[in-house]
Amino acid sequence: MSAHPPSVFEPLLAHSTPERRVPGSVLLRRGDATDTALYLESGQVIFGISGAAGGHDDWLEHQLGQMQGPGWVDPTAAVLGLPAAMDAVAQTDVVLRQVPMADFQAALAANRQISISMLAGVAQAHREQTELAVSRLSKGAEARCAQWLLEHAESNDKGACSVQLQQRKRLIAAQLGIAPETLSRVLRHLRERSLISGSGRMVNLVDPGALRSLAGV
Amino acid sequence: MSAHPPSVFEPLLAHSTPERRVPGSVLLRRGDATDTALYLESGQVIFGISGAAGGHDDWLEHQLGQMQGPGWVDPTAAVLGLPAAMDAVAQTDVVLRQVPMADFQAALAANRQISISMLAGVAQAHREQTELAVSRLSKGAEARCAQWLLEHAESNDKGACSVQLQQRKRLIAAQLGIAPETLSRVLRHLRERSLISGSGRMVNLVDPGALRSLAGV
DNA sequence: CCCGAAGTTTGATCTGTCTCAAGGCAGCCA
DNA sequence: TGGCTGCCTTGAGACAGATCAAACTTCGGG
Repeated sequence: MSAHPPSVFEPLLAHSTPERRVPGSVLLRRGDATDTALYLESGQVIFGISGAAGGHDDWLEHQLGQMQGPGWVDPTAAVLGLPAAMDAVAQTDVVLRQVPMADFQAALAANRQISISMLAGVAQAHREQTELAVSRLSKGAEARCAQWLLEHAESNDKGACSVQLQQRKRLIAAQLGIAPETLSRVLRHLRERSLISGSGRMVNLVDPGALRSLAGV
Repeated sequence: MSAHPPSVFEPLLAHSTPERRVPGSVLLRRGDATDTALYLESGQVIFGISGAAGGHDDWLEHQLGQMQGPGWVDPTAAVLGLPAAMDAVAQTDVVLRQVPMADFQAALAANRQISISMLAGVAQAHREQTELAVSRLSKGAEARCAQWLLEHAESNDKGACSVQLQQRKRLIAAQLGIAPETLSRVLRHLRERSLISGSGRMVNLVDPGALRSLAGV
């Protein structure tokens, strides 16, 4: 998340021990008291809110963001001393470190580089969340889906774009803030209109231009 | 927004001239290039996105947040050097100041107090936006409306709670992320169930307990 | 005191998305 | 190879909220 080399935070992290977690682990639950600042050294975690049952599910009903290590997990909680704002779930293997709040706050006050890096990180996260909110408010499911495809497409040798779905569709749907069934239907519809093709976990973007205008870039 | 006395930023603001704007003025439009950092000295501004027509309307279709001076307007834009993330509209008389980006960035890098205050401000804004997103995702119109009433209620001498609606209902609806008609219907429904009473711009909270449980506090 | 413009309420209808319930498909372990 | 177990897809139906159109308030100005 932060564009800085991780070295800025190294002194702060030196005292902590790395902890490993497997995909699906719940790192944070909305409302949890914050007594340590959580640093994600590597791996990917997704944020969101889980369904009514606070069960130990490994996926979130609505996704509100995601991050890639290295970076701080929910820095607003650590900076403001508030409880966790959202649930956080590991999506890959992750390794994280916990820094006592006192150390964290002290470092923030003492070290200019640290506070500036944190500022950049939080600003970036805030910006991403805003973009997400805007896109959910102003676009329908189809538009968001088209946008997702464009953002995840990789150009082939022949100039043909395509996406390899690496996650369960259920997760992609959560990312888009729609029900899995709706995602299915949207993809079918796009396929019927020949904007995309392919089956299984492979999607070819037949008509990127049309997708782009659909997404309302 | 920032909990600090405005004095921390005074040296930065000293060179700028205060500008006044009347309610309804558009301060920022999503996508605007950021060439100055915008500081709100006093007054209230609301953030959101306007309808498809980028017209010069004085209200926003969907509200994404609000702030009260003093504080920075859309600090992520200034910190990251990105275009404005949302529209911003003055809701009251406001006075604001513009600081050249170069000065702003320099101050950020040079002055520890400033970067820490900015961090707190951005974190706070991020947190508020998260709360908003969570509440919109997990609650229906009625629940959000009940919550709004509770948050804006003032206890009377007799222990009776009531709200004096000071804004146009249209604006309240936008704040709740619903259509004005829906707000009307929700209020009627609550009145029919005797959870609230009163007419015109006055609303009495007859049964705060029921409202609270409705809001799913 | 009446008029007109803007805000609000109401009813009818529409639409997009979720939910529920089957069915189809794919991978995996015996 | 055969079944088992999840995932994915499909269809039918339900529902919240948006939209449209019209009647109804409110309120300031002549």
